[in-house]
Amino acid sequence: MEQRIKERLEARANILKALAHPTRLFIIEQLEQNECSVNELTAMVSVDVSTVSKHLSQLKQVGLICDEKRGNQVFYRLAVPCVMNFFDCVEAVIDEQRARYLHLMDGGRK
Amino acid sequence: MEQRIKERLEARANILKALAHPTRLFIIEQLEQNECSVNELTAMVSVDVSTVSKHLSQLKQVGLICDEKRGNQVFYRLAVPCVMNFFDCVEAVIDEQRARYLHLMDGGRK
DNA sequence: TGACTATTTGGCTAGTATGCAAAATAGTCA
DNA sequence: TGACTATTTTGCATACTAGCCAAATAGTCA
Repeated sequence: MEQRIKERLEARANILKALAHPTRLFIIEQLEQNECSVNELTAMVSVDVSTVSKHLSQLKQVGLICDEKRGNQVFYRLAVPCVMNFFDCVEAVIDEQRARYLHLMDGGRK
Repeated sequence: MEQRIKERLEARANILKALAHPTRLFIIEQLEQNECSVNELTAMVSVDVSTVSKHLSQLKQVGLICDEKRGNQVFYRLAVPCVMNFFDCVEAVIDEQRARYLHLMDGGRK
């Protein structure tokens, strides 16, 4: 595999890796609605605030979200508007999986 | 976070995790062009055939690709047609990153 | 059957990711 | 300044991933 191709694929993989965690997906979905502080997000997920902070810095590092400090709080918001369109196809895969599963359950009859 | 939501996000995360590796992205791009045997794919990437086989089984496991045995070879192809549209938005994030980087290089002048 | 090719699986190591708790940092407000 | 709140960083334990090699499995063909 050529170096140039490899670098392009690594860049993509880094973004996908940042998205590939339930808590981080949840954060992205919340930020789609409103900007949120770390505290607000922590209240919604059941993990430690330090863990949430780390998830946020991962998302920020790949450029999916950005932050702004106001007072002693830090507010995060999406840096890229289209992130969620992006999931239509993920959902298509999930629907396929479900279909395959039901097919199996059904003994392949239908 | 509710159980139902959690399960949905885990399903998504699993698919993203399967995609989040340069070699697996490369495989997906190849299969977009043609179906390929394990050997053919191995010739294109510089990792052991056993590693390629494992990457393929990960992609298969989440339903992104499917396989068909013909003779003593196994041919893999995409199970879901839209996988690559899906990257327009990943590319948008990468472009943003590049813009931000150039901006920094430029001392924020432009 | 035996030799061969193609693929998958198991075992191992090294590197990476997750998450908590504690400590450090930054800001507010009396 | 001191007490307080919000956030990030560090240290650490645990668990997962990627990759190689060797072994197992499956198919072809003489």
